[in-house]
Amino acid sequence: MKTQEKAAENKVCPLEIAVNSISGKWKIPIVWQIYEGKKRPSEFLRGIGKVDRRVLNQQLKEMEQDGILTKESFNELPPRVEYSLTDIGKKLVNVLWLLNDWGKLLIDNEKV
Amino acid sequence: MKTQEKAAENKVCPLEIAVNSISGKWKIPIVWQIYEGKKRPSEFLRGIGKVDRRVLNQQLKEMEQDGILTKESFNELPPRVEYSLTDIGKKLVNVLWLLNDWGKLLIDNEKV
DNA sequence: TCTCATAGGGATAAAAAAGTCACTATTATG
DNA sequence: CATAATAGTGACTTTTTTATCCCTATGAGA
Repeated sequence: MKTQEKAAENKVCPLEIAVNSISGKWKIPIVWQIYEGKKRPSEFLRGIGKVDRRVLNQQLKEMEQDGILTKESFNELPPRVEYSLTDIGKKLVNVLWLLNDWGKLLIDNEKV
Repeated sequence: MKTQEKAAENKVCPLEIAVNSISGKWKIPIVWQIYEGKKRPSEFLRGIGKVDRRVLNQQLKEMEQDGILTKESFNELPPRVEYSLTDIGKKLVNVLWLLNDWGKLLIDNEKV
């Protein structure tokens, strides 16, 4: 579901908006991939494990609608499309590093 | 799904672990509630919108298994149960504040 | 001509998550 | 005696999310 839609339903909680916007199954892998720079859909397909085009497109579309990614379509043949992080997307990544650090704590904790 | 299970499937990515552990529909509301201190299930039910006991229990259980919450059961009648944040849970909350700030940016951005 | 690469989507199936309802058990209170 | 409050779960339905399959279209190269 699109983040704005969820925002409209409930009262708007920024944290829920944030979490929803990164909750899709392939969104974190997408972020890892795109952090290096622009990426074409086919590159995502090769870079991420067994994602299906269809599903990848859905997640990319949501992230685009949420303002995390930008999509550029070039009128070429074969067609070319490139995604990149928006400014807000880049700021998100900074927070994700911290969340990643916390995830490490969680993992270490489970080993005990 | 329990976080450890997901961790077992894929390669272990701390960030995915982290995001999964907060992705349940009622987990963020649970965090808001419990941040004030210990909370009984009935208090969550009253404090959070229309959650069902059943679903609330599921989410609490997952968060407990993930090491975010601790559960104490008192052998009383009527029965008393209290949840509280673990140390790791408290550290999570610190990161969530930042994610909350980012969520605000996202919301402001959508208004434009 | 056939195949591959490119990007995309409709129709549908499968899986996962969330929600509903009914029941357990005990004590205090009206 | 009936009702409310406490915590919990089995069986089931609904909703949401992911996945699968097959189609569109175009140009390059074997």
